[in-house]
This record gives sequence, structure tokens and C-alpha cells, in this order.
Amino acid sequence: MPDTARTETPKAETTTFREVMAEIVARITEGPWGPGTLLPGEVELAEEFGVSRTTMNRALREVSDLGFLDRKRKAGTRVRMAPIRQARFEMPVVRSEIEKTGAEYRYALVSHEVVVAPDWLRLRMGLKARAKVVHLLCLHFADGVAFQLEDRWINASALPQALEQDFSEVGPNEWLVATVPFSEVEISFLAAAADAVMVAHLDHALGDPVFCVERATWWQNAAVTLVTLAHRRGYRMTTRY
Amino acid sequence: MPDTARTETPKAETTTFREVMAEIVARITEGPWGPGTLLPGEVELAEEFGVSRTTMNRALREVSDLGFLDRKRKAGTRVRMAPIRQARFEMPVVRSEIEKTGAEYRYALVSHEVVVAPDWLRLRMGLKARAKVVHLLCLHFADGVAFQLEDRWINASALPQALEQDFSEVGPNEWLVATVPFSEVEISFLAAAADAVMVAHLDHALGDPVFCVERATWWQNAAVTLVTLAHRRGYRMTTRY
DNA sequence: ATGTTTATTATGTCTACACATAAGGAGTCG
DNA sequence: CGACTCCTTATGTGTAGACATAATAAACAT
Repeated sequence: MPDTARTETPKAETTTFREVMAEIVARITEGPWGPGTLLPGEVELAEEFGVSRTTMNRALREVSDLGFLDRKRKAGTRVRMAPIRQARFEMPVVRSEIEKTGAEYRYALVSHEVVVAPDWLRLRMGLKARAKVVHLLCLHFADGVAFQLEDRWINASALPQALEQDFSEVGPNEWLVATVPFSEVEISFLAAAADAVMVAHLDHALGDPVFCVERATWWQNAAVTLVTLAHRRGYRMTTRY
Repeated sequence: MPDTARTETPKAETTTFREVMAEIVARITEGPWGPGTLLPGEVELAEEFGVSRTTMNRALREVSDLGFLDRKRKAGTRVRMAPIRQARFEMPVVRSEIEKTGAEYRYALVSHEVVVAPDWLRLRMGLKARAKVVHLLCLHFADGVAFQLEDRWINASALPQALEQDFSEVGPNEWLVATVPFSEVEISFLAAAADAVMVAHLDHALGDPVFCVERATWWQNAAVTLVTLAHRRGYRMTTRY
């Protein structure tokens, strides 16, 4: 039985749940536990690995969280048929995303107006008739090149402070996360055709495919903000594991 | 102190870690624990909630996994300034994605060839010169309407069985997940302009923005497969929490 | 044969305790 | 004053044991 503990630290005499996890994942991806296999029970496995059931439970639970296993009471633990079923994207604030690449971050406010919400927005955010909204257009630069165009609407009824806020220095996103909590978020990824506004500020021609992220946020059943983030040419959102 | 346990089940006399979690999240998003707050230690909190430190630890760890808290030994537990907005997308097999909406699923093989890998693919997948690959074009229909166009390359050196497989009935994705394990996956989301192939099979005009998912899979440092999934007009990938 | 109840069993989770480990902070020494 | 060491402390994780719960399977009744 080679390779029973592959991340073994020499000092440790006890087996950690991480070591157990590694071995379980290895047995699934490279070893005898192919898709659909029913694993032995926790007690039996704990005995085999020389750990307590608590530790084995933790290991199995975390591997399950990774998407490899399917656990049901009484039914037991089974290897998922299609192991990779979830992609997890960390969506940092733009600033950190840019600074992490070593580039210099710069923010600019393009336009700022308070208007009555147009019909499509009222529907989308569930606003009352003639509700006032703050509408912002902002740019985020990486090393002087436009990286992301932020088109944001803020519900002034739910967040009257937004009316007095000056967004010329601090971006609305950073202001919002520091100001208002949220209870529900909806995120969509989509491909859109570049419109005149995007063409004016990003490196796009009219009609070019643009990768957009749309995020709507609620707090206590009231819509707070809706934002569309249009990205520069060729942008990809990537995750690896 | 209203609302101390909001998901309380009447039967239970003991407080579960889920109830503790709910209260912690509530205190962060609606209550006194604003961004940057340093929480009391585990022992103190456990006492306040009337649970063991183990349970409190579990609750705090899970809330931390949700992206609300930042935990460091000795430093303590602190509320994140900007909660990590992480988008977790379940990426089911197309079949289930379509059938879940109640639509009828149909699969069709468009083309199937064995060729020498073109240069860009050799670079992308890290193949040897003149390496043979299986190239497939497949369509996935929802209620008779083309939903997704699958453009797949399979490394025949790593997976010779693919050469003899007939993909006319069973899609390559379903065949692969049942056949080959994997050790590493890279997923990208991007917006592309519709090319002639997409126009021919999906409801797009030439140059239209198309939402694409690209997925590359390795097994033991050898590239197994690279696939691009082009979606029908107006497709969005959405997650809510 | 079919529907209902009951027993069994694997996972889910709580408790109490112990030791490990990282990191902040105090104290010490040059 | 700065660099180093050591102590303290909050979280990280392991153990053993107990009860809870969901879901299957077997036994039973219709």
C-alpha cells in the first residue's frame, strides 16, 4: 500500500484530516474509487486510517464540499458520477483584482446624475413609480488602460445617503460595501454587444462582444443597487483547481 | 434581545451550529458587527450562546467560509471589510441543466474527425508535434432548439480509447466523465464573436456576442481534453444567494 | 400483491477535553 | 533604538463518547 499519506509532515505522529482528505481525493481521482463507488462507512474508514470517527467525518465532509462525494444518511457515501460540478469564482473588488497583477490602479468618475428610474429599471429592481435613483458611470484603469466600465444604479429611497455622496474620489462599490449591508445577491455573467458608451470608454468597436457581469443586491427585500461591469477586450474570468 | 435564534426548531433544546451561524450572519449584515469589528473570542461567544467551543468554532468557521469573517490565530476573528463576493456556479452536465427546466433534451453529433493537432492547440494543451487528436462538434437541444454548441478536442495519445469510440449516441462529455479521472481543471468564461460554425448551428448572426465556457482538463500532467461551449443567444449564467 | 409500520444503520452534530500552532506583545540585550 | 527571545493567547485540530435524524430494508397487516 504505497502512498498512504502523501502530505505527511515528519513531525506529526497523528494523522490530520487534511492528510486523510488528500488520500481520499487521490483514491477518487487516480485510484480504486471510480465514479459511483460506494465508500465504506465512516467507522470502518476511521479504523483503516487510524483516526477517530470525528476526524474521518471532517475529512469526508470537506471532500464532499469539494464536490467529489455525495453523502446521505443511511445510504452512505458515494463518489459523484460527474465530479466537477461547481466553479467557484472569487470576485474581489476591482481595485484588488488590478493591484494583484502588479498594475497600478486608477479610478475615474465619468458621469453622475440623479434621475427618475426608467421603466426597465423599475421592473428589474422592483421600484415604485417615479422612484429616484442615482446613476453613475465609472472607469477602472489598470496601468492607465481602461479595464472595466461600471454602470451603476443606486436606489435613493432605500439609501438616501447616496444622494449626498460625492463619488469623484471614492468609487461607489467601495463606498457601498463600507456603508450598507446586504441580504441577497444575484450575479449573472453574460456576453453583450458593445454599445456607444462602452465604445467611448473601452477598447471596443460598436457591436463587439463584451464580457459583462451584472450584480443586483437587496437588503431586507428592498433593492439597493444594480450594477453592470463591462470588461475590456479579451477579458476572461478564469478559475483553476 | 429579540431574535436570538431565528431558525429555531421548537423540538430542539440544544442550539445547533446552524442557528449560531444564522445569528452571527444577522449580526454582521444587520446588526452591531459592522465591517472591521473584532469579535469576542470563541470561548466567550460559546458561553454567550450556551454552546460548546467546538460548536462555536464550527459556526465561526462556516461563516468564515461564506466570506464574512477573517480568522487568524492569536489575532482573533474580524468582520471582513469587503465581504468576498464569491460566485459559486453549479455547472451541471448540459443534459441535467436542460432537463431541470422541464424541457426535452436531445443530442446530435455534427462532425467527428481524427486529425493532427493544429499549432494553437498543441500550445494550449502542451502536445507533442504531430500529436493526434479527436475533434468533435456536437449540439445540445432544449425542446428542439439548439441550446449549446460543443467544440471538443480529445488528446488521443493520453486517451487512445477515444479513437474507437462512436459519439453519435452518447455525448463526449458523458463518455469522458464516466471513463477518465482528472487531476486538474481550468474553466474560463468569456465573450466571443460568433463565427461561421456558430452561426450555422445556433441562433446567431455573424459577429454576434456569444457567451462561451472553455474548459481544459488534465490527468497526471497530461492534457486530456479541451472544450468550448458556445451558448444560444441571450444566455446568462446566473447565481443567487 | 400492496400499503404501513418498525427496526436498523450510516451520517449529522453536540459535548468536554487536550494539545498544537501561529502570531501579537512584552521584556531583554546589544 | 532596533533586534532578539520568550510568554501569552486565540484559533486549529485531534480524541472519545453520546444522541439525533433520515432513509433504507425488513416485517407485518391488509
